[in-house]
Amino acid sequence: MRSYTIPTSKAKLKLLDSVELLVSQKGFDAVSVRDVTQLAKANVASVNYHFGSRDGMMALMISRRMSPIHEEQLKGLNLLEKKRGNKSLPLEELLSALLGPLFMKEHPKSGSKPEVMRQCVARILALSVDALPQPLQESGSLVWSNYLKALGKCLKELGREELVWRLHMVTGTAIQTLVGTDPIEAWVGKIPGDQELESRFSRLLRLASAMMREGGMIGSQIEDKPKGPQGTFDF
Amino acid sequence: MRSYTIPTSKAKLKLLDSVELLVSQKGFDAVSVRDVTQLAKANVASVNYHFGSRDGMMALMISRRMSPIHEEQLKGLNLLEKKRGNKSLPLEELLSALLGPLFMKEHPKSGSKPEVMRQCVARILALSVDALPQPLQESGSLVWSNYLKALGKCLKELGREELVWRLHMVTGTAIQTLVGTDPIEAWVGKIPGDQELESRFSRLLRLASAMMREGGMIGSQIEDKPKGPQGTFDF
DNA sequence: GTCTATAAAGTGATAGAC
DNA sequence: GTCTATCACTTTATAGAC
Repeated sequence: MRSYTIPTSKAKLKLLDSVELLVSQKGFDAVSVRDVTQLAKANVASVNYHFGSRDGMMALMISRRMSPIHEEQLKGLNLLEKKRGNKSLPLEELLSALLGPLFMKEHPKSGSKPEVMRQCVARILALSVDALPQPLQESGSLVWSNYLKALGKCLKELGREELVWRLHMVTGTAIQTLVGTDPIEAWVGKIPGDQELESRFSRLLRLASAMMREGGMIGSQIEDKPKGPQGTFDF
Repeated sequence: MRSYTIPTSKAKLKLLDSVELLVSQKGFDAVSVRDVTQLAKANVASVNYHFGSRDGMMALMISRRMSPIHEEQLKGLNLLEKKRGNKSLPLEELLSALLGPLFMKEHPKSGSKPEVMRQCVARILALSVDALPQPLQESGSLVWSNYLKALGKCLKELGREELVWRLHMVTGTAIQTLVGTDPIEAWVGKIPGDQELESRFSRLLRLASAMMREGGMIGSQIEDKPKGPQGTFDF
């Protein structure tokens, strides 16, 4: 595993933590340089001085949050393969190695709170590959190909297309787990266990496993087809 | 079922279709009034003339797309309950009634293409309740409470908290289905069946059912806990 | 490295002619 | 209803003093 050692200045860190907090709350497009510098109590020029541009700042924020996750995901898979040899790995352990790193509680070079990190990771997972910094595009590609290969071995009855789709769906459940139920609290009320990270992660593992394993096969669908609205609507 | 009859002008329609297309591509925050009027070949003032403000335009666009869906979801549930009486309804039929309307192919008062509609619905589903227009907040609340009640009857072993979470996760898989695999195409290559709507919807039903039904119970989790990165990272 | 001032372009909204 | 011109403000980025 690589380990970086280039130090990062306190001012840079504070800017990155600030932009991460704001992005976690409002999304990438709704955060301005001025929002960030104001929160970080820095001057407006500091962003361009330290990162070159707004985009440079965003890219660095995304990278520092996501690249340790990719590293952990790859390391975890390697560990499993060394331990178990070339045999088919248990589905639950594969999913745990893939999804666990998304819920990191600490990050050596960041002062962001865990819940801010999670919201931010959720927003990053929802981005298109093209929107990611180049190095992340490459490590992400490795993560997908390696896990697809490993999952293919333990779910032999699924074709590659179905496998990709199911993993895509698992990503969707991971995002919802990271985001939590706050966005729908007005509809469903306060959910007691919402904050407890362990139960949220174990639920994600349960549901993701069920989806990957018990998702049925192509051809087993219901007869009912999606129906459009019957009436006439206006607004 | 209510049926609206107030006519909407051609110019308004074109603006709504334009903003929907742009939002589906770039997200709500990245679309400006000028982007919209340029695409619609209208003048900049038309948005404020027709909708009062940018927010008014967004709210109307969201409402015209989402309110027929909510109506269909409620109507579908009522139909099931009338057909089956007060008994517990089959899970697959419930999920079909809930998720089917998200995949409407046509809309009487919109020229948007189905794939644009789907991308837009996905973005709306990812919004927080507070960001929705007031009428949608109310109809959405009805959808959630009614389906939670019906699902609770056919999945009696699950508590309300677990039920809410699983439905929240199902929303995540629905979003991913609506979005499709384009955002990760650079990682997984072109997925052949991606465009065929029927197979996508039936897959969603299969996986959502598996998740709701076979998601295991609290306490059945794996021992492995999420691990943070071990090394030191920098950037 | 920090900070102010300012440039250059873009933003939502409005007044008023047609 | 349409359209131009314009206002007041915000945006990113940069130049240059300290």
